[in-house]
Amino acid sequence: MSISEAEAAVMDVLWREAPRTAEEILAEVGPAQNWQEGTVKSLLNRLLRKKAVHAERDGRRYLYTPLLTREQYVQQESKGLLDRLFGGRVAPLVAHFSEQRKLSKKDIAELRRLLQELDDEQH
Amino acid sequence: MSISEAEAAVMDVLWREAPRTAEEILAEVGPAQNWQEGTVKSLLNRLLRKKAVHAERDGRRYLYTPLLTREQYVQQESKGLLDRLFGGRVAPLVAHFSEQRKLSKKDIAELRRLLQELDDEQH
DNA sequence: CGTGACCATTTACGCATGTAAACATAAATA
DNA sequence: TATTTATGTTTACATGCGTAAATGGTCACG
Repeated sequence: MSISEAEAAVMDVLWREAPRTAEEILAEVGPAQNWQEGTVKSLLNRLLRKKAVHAERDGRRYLYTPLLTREQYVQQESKGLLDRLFGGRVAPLVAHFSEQRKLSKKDIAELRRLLQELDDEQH
Repeated sequence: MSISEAEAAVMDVLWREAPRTAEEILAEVGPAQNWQEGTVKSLLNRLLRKKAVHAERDGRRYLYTPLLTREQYVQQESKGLLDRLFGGRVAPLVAHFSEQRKLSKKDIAELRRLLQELDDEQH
């Protein structure tokens, strides 16, 4: 079971901080996405059904906590894209962005540092 | 207007070689995806409506040619993911795969070469 | 000329999604 | 206690997708 993009926007709020009430979630995601209450409630219910979040009663309301971690989600999504578009290999993906001139100075510096680290681990 | 995953599978055939007839496309994509004729025809029609392919009559049949290029598609898809999950920056994405130990020797070598190239362009 | 073969176009159908209204329920308050 | 308020649950509805069957048109052949 995978979660949709709208559902992921709700998860994002919970990944930043949890547990949260529906109201808090709405306050944080509503304006940006132009969603109203009902929309967020529906999304929360679908996430519950998919077991991506857990709800714990707290008086009249519920506190929602993520079960699916951001790491898991990012993993699924990016592996999916990588496999579909780049034969599962990372280098071609980076090459793609490079050709597209989408590598910032900062990206390049960080990549260099990353490779250095990998080198260091090596020995 | 974005094309779906099934539609992209059809495009893939056309990106490899074009123009092609529906029959040829079916022959190439059918077995792998377990699709029959009707399925491919429908997908082709949706691609036509989305102006992702062009069809040119050739006697009784049509020859299909891609209008949307693979580059454009890859661009959209990967930019989407990058923005949604990594704040639009490439380095965090690579770091993610690195943590996940999803960087092969070959990847690392290629990345190194790539950075080298960028260096060379620099001066 | 009628009929079948060959393609393409149209229609269908169940399921997910985005979006939300309607409904239910329980607590708070008049 | 009757009513309002707060919150969650159910239902809705249009659109897109995956998958394909039904229909339609046109050329070839009997």
